[in-house]
Amino acid sequence: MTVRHITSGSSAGAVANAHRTTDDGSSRTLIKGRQTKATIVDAALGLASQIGLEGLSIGALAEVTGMSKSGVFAHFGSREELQISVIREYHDRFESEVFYPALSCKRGLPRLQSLFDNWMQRTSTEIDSGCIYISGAVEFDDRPGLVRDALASSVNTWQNALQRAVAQAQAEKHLNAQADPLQVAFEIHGLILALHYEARFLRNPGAVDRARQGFNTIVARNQP
Amino acid sequence: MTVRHITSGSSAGAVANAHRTTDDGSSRTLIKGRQTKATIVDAALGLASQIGLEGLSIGALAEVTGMSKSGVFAHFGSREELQISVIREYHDRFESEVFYPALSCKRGLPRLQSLFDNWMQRTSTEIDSGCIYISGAVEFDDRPGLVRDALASSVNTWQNALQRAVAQAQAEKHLNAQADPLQVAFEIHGLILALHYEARFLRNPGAVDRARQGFNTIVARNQP
DNA sequence: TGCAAAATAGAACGAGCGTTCTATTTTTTC
DNA sequence: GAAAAAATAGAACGCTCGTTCTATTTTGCA
Repeated sequence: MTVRHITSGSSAGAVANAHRTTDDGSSRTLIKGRQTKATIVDAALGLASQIGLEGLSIGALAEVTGMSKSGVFAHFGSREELQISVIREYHDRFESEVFYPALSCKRGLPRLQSLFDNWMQRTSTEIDSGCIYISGAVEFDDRPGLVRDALASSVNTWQNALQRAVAQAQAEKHLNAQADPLQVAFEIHGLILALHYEARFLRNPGAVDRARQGFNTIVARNQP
Repeated sequence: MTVRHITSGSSAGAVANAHRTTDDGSSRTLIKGRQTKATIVDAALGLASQIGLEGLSIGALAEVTGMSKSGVFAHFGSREELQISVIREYHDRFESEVFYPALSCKRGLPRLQSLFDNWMQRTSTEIDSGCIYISGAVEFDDRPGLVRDALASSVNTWQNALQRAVAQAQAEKHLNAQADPLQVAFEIHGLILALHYEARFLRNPGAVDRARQGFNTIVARNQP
């Protein structure tokens, strides 16, 4: 069986884009533009992580990258499209830092444990930089549109992967078959959110240990 | 023993305010201004709940209340002071909806259960309106200043109250004495955060039930 | 090397922001 | 009811924002 991508794979096409932006998909065209765009998106992700997707401004981005506002703008055609590009980039990095490495662990509890460890590792880093899955949820929970859709889609993809890992741990008889994977995933999600909240906002040390202990308790309770 | 206020009681004085704003504290002065200010703060809390403390704009507030921008502004002297007023108002409401009612329940597990029930009740309402303790944490986790301080202070006050309730439940031998109140409070906080995230942002029904079940599990696990 | 296409710069726009200043109206006090 | 104090309005400010338009430079390909 080939490696299954956690993305739903439907990122292509989407909506016809009236505004003519720099080439985005087809790979046989000019490369300079793509390089620059990647640089911009990288800087934008750094900025958005700290001050949020809504705080992201094209002017600040131009200053950081040493370009003109219109030069930056032309790569996206709208601020909305810039934000969506940032979300896609974050999705890819999350995938390659949290999801893929866990695939090398044995299906079942080992893989679930690895997913959690990687997620914790990433969240620990984000105590300094911020997490746009968390800040974005707050910024767009009441604002319909393409940005919200992209964000929710990415989060859902990851949640499904996590729930699948729990179910697999049950199938491998590493976890009690009576447990509800949705409930377990919900509680794990809560631990990560509490960690982010208490460590990043309240600056409480020890939050990392508490999240870890919470996970251990969940696993222990659902032992077969 | 008199009722102990959950606030640390140090809200008075604070910082000398150079700008002359509408009278705030001394109660023997004009009343019209205070009424209007209360109306504005009420509207501001409604607005901030939906679009966040940072999204709060004096122009929008003036439109909602039917006043002029400068008329609204004069009551606070700065946008920052307006945001702090909103936080204070939220603190008071949270206190009177979640904390005080629970005091009528017996000390120990009944009171802890009541605190959680009231908190859940409030959070369920906030699935529609939003919670500024959650959105504010994301908006100000990297932005030092008086607003962040006021927010963190309020949240800490509430967390302390929750931890105290857990400790009391242990003292009353309703919960295992070995449990760490900080750990229990952390996990409960995670449940509320996950509820808010999944219900408000992802629009997942059933999140309320999962938070409840999570709480029941925590209580059951820590039975003496 | 030359030419078309793409990338970038620069200036300008209209709008909204918080804030300030100066009247004017309303409210309280004597 | 008059005087003082407070509340409110209205216009204007400097700033930043996303976006548009028009040149100009850079790039990739024949």
